[in-house]
Amino acid sequence: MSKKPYYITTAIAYTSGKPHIGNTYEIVLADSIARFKRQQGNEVYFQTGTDEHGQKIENKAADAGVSPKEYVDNIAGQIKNIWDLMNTSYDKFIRTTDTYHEKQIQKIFKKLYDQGDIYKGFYEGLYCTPCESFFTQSQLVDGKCPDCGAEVSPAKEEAYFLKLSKYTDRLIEHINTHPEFIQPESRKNEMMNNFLIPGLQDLCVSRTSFKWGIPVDFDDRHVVYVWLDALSNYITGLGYDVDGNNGELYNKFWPADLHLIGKDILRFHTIYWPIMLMALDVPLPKQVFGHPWLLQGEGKMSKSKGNVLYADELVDFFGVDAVRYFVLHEMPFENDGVITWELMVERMNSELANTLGNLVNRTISMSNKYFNGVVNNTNVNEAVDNELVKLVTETPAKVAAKMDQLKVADAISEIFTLFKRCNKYIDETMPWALAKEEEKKPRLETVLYHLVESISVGASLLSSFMPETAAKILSQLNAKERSLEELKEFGKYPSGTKVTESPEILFARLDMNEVLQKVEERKVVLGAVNEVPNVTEDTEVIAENTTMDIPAKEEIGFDDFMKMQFQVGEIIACEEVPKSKKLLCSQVKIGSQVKQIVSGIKAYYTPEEMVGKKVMVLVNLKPAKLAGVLSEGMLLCAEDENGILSLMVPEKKMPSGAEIR
RNA sequence: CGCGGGGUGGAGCAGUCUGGAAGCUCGUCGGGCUCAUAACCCGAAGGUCGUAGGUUCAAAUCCUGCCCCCGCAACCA
Repeated sequence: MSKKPYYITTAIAYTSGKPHIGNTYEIVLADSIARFKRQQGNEVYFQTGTDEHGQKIENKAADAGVSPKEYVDNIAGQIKNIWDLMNTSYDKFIRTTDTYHEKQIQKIFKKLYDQGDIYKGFYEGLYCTPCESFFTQSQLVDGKCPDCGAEVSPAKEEAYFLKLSKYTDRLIEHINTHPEFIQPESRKNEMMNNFLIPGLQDLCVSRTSFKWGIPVDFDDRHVVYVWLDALSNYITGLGYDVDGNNGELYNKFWPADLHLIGKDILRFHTIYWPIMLMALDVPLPKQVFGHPWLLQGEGKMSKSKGNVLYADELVDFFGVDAVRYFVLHEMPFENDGVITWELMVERMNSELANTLGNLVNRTISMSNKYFNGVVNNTNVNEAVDNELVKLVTETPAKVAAKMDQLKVADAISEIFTLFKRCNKYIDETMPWALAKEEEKKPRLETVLYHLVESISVGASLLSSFMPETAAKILSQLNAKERSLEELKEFGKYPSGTKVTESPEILFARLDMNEVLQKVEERKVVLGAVNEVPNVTEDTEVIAENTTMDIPAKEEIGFDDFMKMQFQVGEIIACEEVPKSKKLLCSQVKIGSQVKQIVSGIKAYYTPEEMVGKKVMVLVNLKPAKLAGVLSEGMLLCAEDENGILSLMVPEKKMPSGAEIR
């Protein structure tokens, strides 16, 4: 019987920086699905990799003073290391800078052009010549380029477009007839209502504003749009060839069974990608799952807050399998999951150490104590056993059912239900009491056999999610990992097997306070990277000692400076701007006149606090509307690395209207 | 009326599509046990299921209004 092929992919990681735990979640999730499918008897091909082109990378490389290729080589290496650290069993790691990939992309682009699905048109927008970039009206700062401050001008640029509109109806039809295509289903409606039903605009699929991309071979001023480049990895990685000389892997594994991606890029995978495939006359993937995000507890992860969690750091604290357990178990199916240090310590202690680790440990200890480690099935069964056997026997199917729905967290919970049931069984049967009476020894042997068999089943099931732990448990029990098929029947653990004499602690309990203290120390270290030495733990002191640099602006003449009129203003009234999140609207008395000024400082000052303050005001700024409210000047603030704002106030008492220069 | 997510015992969540005894993990309290990693097992307390109305024999679940929180977007002048 030939094995059923199963092709699973993750999104390829963008090589702009080190991946954090949220990115790592995806590969671990994919890995657990891939491993489970293998255990079910499928022939699995699991592909991941890196997306390495684009302007952002070109810029970052320039900042770092290296070539883009050097830059992505480094980051791709880091990403691969983390994927390996997490013990993920991918079969293929594709990089979009791989030669075969680049070559196919050029051929794909050419083919679509030749058949008229890609056509040459014009991209219109506001253009900044020094930066060679287009901006939208809303990106401009003072009507000028947000990067360099130069004038922008309306411009037209030659560009290639993909005819999305041509395929919209076919795609809608496909989505409607394949309800499983987009998962979770709520996302399907989002795609339909927001994009497909209103109609699609043709997609600009080339760029001339930067060079770090795959050149369009028949028009080398253009490089291929990164998404067209990146999405194609799913077929080029299998050896797809536009001319029909497809590789064996492609013939065997395409169409993909599952594209696993973050919910933020669902649009690309369920609209642009299917349309590209339709245009290439290639079958569509069977399912795209937009998984939720893993969030860090204290608000969103951000580097400036120093609360970004990285896989390798967590592994240092907890070990690989514990981290795999956290990310898989804390992630609900549809909503974003939250991860905090407190939560991880709690899970570590309560579930991994107490429920699982202790169960294995006490079972092996008893086998050694009572029977020198030999586990015999004497078949002295009692009624209490039935419930345990029933639950253990049913668990594999329950896990499989959850996995079919991609509910990985629920699948793991099923396995832990099994382990908890084992702990209960020990209390029900009281082996230590049986051990006291010689004639009950056969019964005691059966009880221990039941336990060892049950744990073997649980460990086998666990192998997809926590491979190292599963292997450790099985090795301590001297048992083999079983396939799903072999788990259907209770009692396959060979009677008479000897378990290890010295069970190793699987997960050591952690002290919450110790962990939190270490985390704090680490934060201080991270926060102190740019600082003068002699750091204390007092954050106030740190703030004062800290220096920060911002990008240098162009030198200006004294005349330029004198064009700006700064005065002291007194805030006489202040209120929140309705419907805005960040804005306060102040009435500012400057000499004898009163100006209305809107500022984005609601997060840092209350309207009450504002009133009465004397602040520094740029008076002759051209009035503009913010959130529909007129603003006739600007209150000046200092801003730190975390975006925290502080109003500038005169150091001595000054009258309202006093000039500042 | 910008888009979306959410408000369920002290904490974190499931349950809502397909109405029909309010569930899980942690924490707290009490008990049991001693094989084990101060672990394990049992029990209890604790919830007007955000709020106001409606439909129904029956609403956390369906309908309507309102309040609050969180992302994104926006216009941080």
